[in-house]
Amino acid sequence: MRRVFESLMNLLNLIRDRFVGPLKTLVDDPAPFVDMIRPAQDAKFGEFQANFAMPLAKQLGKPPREIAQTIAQQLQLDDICETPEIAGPGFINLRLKASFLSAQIGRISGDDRLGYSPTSSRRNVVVDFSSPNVAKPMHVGHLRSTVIGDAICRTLRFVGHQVVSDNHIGDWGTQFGMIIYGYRNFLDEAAYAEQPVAELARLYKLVNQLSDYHATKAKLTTLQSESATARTRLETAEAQAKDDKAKKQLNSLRKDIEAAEKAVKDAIESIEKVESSPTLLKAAQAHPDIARKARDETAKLHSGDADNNTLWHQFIPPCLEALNQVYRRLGIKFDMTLGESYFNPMLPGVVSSLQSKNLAKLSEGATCVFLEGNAAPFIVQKTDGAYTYATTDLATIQYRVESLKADEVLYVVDKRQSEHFQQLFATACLWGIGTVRFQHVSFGTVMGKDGKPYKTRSGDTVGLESLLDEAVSRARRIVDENDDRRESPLLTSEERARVAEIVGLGGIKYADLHHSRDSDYTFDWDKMLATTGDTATYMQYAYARVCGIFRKMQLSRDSLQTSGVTISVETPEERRLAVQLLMFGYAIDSVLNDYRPHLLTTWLYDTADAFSQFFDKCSVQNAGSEELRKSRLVLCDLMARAIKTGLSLLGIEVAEVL
RNA sequence: GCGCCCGUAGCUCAGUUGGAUAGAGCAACCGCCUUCUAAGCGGUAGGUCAGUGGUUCGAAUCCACUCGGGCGCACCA
Repeated sequence: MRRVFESLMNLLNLIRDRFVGPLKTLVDDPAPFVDMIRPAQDAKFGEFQANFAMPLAKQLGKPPREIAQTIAQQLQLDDICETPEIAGPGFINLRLKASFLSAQIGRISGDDRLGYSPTSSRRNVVVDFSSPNVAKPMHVGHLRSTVIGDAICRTLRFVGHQVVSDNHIGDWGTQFGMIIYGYRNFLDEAAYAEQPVAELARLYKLVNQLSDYHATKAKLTTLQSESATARTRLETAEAQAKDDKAKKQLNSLRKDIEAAEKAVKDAIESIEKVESSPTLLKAAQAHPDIARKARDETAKLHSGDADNNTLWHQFIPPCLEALNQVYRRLGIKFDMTLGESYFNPMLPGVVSSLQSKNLAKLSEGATCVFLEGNAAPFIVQKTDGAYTYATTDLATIQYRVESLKADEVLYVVDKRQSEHFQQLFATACLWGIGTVRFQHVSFGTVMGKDGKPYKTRSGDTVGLESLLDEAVSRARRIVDENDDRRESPLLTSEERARVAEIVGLGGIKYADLHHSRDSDYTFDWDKMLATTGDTATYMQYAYARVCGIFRKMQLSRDSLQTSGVTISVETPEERRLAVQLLMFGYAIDSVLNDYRPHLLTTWLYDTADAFSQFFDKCSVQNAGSEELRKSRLVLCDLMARAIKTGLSLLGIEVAEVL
């Protein structure tokens, strides 16, 4: 019994442990076979199933059902499960005993952690996420990194790991040259005094647009001739196309044309944008070599120019404050915000160290690390002497390993940068950084309903703040509607605003987190704030319904007597809810196995779903006996804790009344 | 040209790394509020898992090829 108590944290592991002994009588290494014990695919098979008998049959040359039988006979599981059943070709099906469920629910009742005790194998994990560029407003693209990274940090901390969340902001890049140039040439002083960040963003955008204008204009005829060439090539190819191979080439040529023509169209559009505005055109003509001059400003900044550094120090604080405003609203905290600038002094040392170890060498004027299997080199210093983000990232790794003593470093970054990270990790290993575990926790692009990266109608990226405002105002409408429908509304205006914030932000975060992170995901307002289905609201609603039960019965959840109550798991709904609650530890462990928060959303949805059925079928107020009512109250309370805790690991809040 | 990823229901997505009859939400249709929040519950319908071949007791999952789509690829981060 003691054993059950200690290792219940992850119910599956508890069961797996019991198979080790019996399996050892048949094989030397039971580990791979133990892994083949899984949650059952279908409730009719019980809660767990063991799938190892079939592959083992081949290895041992015995019928699988016989092997299953042999193992089943040796199993000592009767404190947990009913007698194992052998089914189909040789599956072992396990069904949890009602007495076990009842006892375990009783044991963890009233516990916000649902019986999950902190790990004894604590790791020191640095999580690098969000990483916006300073002085460029955050947009929808930053949302995924921020939300996923935060969820991972929270879950790691919950399990008991030492976590350092680090916002590796872009505060040193080429955009600062543009801003400095803009500041010197186009500053609107009144606007800067009023809203410095907005004005800096405007300057950045302006300088960028003008640089672009000149570059595009210079490039336009080339683009046009490339487009024309592509068309000619297609026509000749079309005339000659005979076999399938040629046909395939035609297709790829057609795609080339499409791309070339789009490039021309985009170029013309961006030129038009400038030329259609007299002010912009005048500015463009007055600053013909704006791009080079902006680059010069960056170089001056990096080489220690006093004036530019003064400006930089002046720009940074309001920009950081603007970022923090967004993070505060999202409920996200960083342990440190060490931007690229922080690592600037270390960059020469990184390069010379790589050179001294014969890892980096000069190629076409740039200092590069060549890696096996990679066509492109990893450039650590450009021909003009400037360092790249590769260099910064290496310096950052060194800092995280040496100063932060990291065992593991996670990078929550767009999957399009996977080659960079593959090269970075490979270089770091060659460099001799030690036994740190690196992982690029990659994620896909946020798409619009049109299947293209999410943009506003005018083609701009969507600002993060307006996105949050939109979510909250949509949520407010729903909250208003719902509360107005009641005979006597339960919420004051201030409470409605608070609930709208919780529901709106929760909806946005949940929508993102419930997709597996690798895939691109389609941003859809109607879905994330729908009043039906698999949304944050569904869980929040389930939570509020529990609160409603206690409110109606004039009981307080805080003073609920949870110990000494016998938990009933007689009805299918009670049973399912109990099983779900006990699977919490497994869900948490699955999330951290490969940093996939969506496995937690799945568990949350299943749990809320189990509760909804329970709510429908198992009345608390009208339970047949006082004993049963107590049992159900404890289940309700535990389910509310489960939802609150689970959502909190995703950075999502709950409300007593919805 | 080289490399990586993807293709599952009308739509949006899962599918626990090779297991039993491929699942959920939305949309559609049918039912359920005098009892704890109907933002809910129950049910029906919906599939050539892009295609072909292979590996084996067993494949959406692994391998090969084909078709279709996306994304990277020396001095931007």
